[in-house]
Amino acid sequence: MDQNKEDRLEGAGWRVGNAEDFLELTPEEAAFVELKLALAHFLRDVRMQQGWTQAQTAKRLGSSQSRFAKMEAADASVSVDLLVKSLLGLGATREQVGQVIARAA
Amino acid sequence: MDQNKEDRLEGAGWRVGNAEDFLELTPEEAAFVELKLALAHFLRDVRMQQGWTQAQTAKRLGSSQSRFAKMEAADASVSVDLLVKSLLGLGATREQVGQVIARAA
DNA sequence: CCAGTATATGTCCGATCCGACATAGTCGTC
DNA sequence: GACGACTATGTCGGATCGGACATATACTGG
Repeated sequence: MDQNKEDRLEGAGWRVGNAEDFLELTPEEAAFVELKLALAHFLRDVRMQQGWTQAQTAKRLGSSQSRFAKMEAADASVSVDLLVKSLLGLGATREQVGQVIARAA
Repeated sequence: MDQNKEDRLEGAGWRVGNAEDFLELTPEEAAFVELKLALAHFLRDVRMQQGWTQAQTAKRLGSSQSRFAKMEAADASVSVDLLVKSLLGLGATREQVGQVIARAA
């Protein structure tokens, strides 16, 4: 979000922040959820890149459509383990996973 | 391990391989355990860098010496979640974690 | 040797995770 | 606006994880 938009929103009575502020997370907790979100987003990218549905992809991984949806949503009930295993299972490399975590991509 | 040593060992009746061969892991499984080992190793590095004991470090993280030992050993009972959370809790950055995973460090 | 300190290993049980199912919402096409 | 294909959300039972404790092993200085 650019600065102008922030200003306009705040001027209109909104407070602009992030998950950290709103949920009062510690910096580590915030970093952790951001990291999870990055993996989840990448998982969606990988799937879409192949033109697959959630159901297809889940099956390929030995999971279910509902769980896969939660993975892509970075639901609280999905672990980083599951995200990483799923990405590797879909053919992503360790390097790619690392880059996504490091924010580089 | 360098090639010479491998040859000598194999000549002496040893088979040289890795966890993947021995435990018959799929490539993804192997990549996953290597990734875990890299994080565990980095965790030890971070701790030693500060000159802390396992007990001290564990306490700082709200955990126990025994569990921390298992973390450093990449024990089967520790998740990537725990490793990542612990690293972030000790002050490592998302970037560093990503680099370790990507093998860069 | 022994005491003290550090690290490793085994086990328990409460907490969390995950696959599965059901169901609800979304979007395009006819 | 009904249908079909896709995605999101709620819940449950079995599986795995994690902090704690006990105990074992490793190393060091006296």
